[in-house]
Amino acid sequence: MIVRSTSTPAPPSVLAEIEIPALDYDLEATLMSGQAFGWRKGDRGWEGVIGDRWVRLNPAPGRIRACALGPQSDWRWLTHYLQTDVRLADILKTFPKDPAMQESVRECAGLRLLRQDPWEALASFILSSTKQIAQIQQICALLRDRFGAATACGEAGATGRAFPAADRIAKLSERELRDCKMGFRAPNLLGAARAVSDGKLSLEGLRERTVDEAREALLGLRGVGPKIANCVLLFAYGFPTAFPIDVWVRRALHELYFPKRRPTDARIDAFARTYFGPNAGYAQQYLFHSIRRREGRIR
DNA sequence: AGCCAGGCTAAAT
DNA sequence: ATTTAGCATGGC
Repeated sequence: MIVRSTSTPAPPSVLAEIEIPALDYDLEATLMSGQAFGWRKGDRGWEGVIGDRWVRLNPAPGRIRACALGPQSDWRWLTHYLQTDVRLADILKTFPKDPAMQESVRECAGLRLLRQDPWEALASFILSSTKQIAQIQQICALLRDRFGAATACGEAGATGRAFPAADRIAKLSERELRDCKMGFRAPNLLGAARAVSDGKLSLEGLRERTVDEAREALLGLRGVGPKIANCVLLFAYGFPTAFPIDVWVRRALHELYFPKRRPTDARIDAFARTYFGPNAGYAQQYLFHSIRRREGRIR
C-alpha cells in the first residue's frame, strides 16, 4: 500500500484524450444555446466540469475531441452528457414539415440537447428567471467558485469547480446566496436545496415517473413554475415532449404561427402541446436558438 | 435613461 | 378566470 503524507499534493496525472464520433454536432451552438451555463471558451477549447470531472472539448470533423484527467477507461459519463449516440436525423424527421420549422432546422444544423444533472439543471433554471443568459452564467460561476468542490483540472495548479451539491447549498445563508447576485431568487434556490437535501424531493426518483408526475413534483417548489419545470424535464431528464415556453419561444411561436394577433397563453400552450410531435422539446430548442440568432443575441 | 432579460407569485380586476 | 405589480440585478 502506498502511503502519502496528507500535506503532499497528489502527483499531477496525465491528460487522457479521446475522439468521440459525432455526426451533425455543432458543439458551440449546443453548449451556448441556453441549456447549460457552465461552459467557458478557453484558449485551448471549451472547458467545463461535468459532475466532478473537469473536461475540455474541441470540435473536429465528424467527431469531438475531449481531454480529461487520466486515466479514463470509461467515457460514458461524457458521451451520456453530450448525447453523442443520439441520431439527430431521426429526431429531425419527426418535426413538423412547415417552412418555419424547416428554416430553423437549416439555420441551426447540428444543434443538440444535452443530458444534464437534475440538481444542477434545477438550480440553474431557478436562477434563470428574468435573467439574461450571460448573467445566469455569471451567477453559476460565482456559486461554483465559492461553494463548489475543487476538482483537479488540466492546467498545472489550476482547479475547476463542480456545481455545488444541494446539501452544500442547503447549509448556506440567504445572505451568502444573495452575494452571488441572484437577488430575489436566493430564497427559492435555498428552499429547493433544502427540499432535495432533506429528502422531501427525490430528484433521482423522478426518473422512474411519468413526465406529468415529475412536473407536478417540481412545481411544488417555490420559484418553479411551468417554464422552469419543463426546462428541467427536458434538459436533465430527457422527457422529449417537455416544451419550455420563455419570452423568446413565445415570440417565435407568435411570429411564425400566429402572425395576425397575439395569441393567449392558453392558445400557445395548446398549440405547443399538440403541434410539434414526439420530440417537441427538441423542436423548441431549434426555435429558441434560431430566433435568438436572427435577433443578433448570439455573439 | 429606460427597457428588457430562457418567470413566478400573490393581489387586483 | 384573467391580468398586473413586484421582485434584484445587469446588459444594451
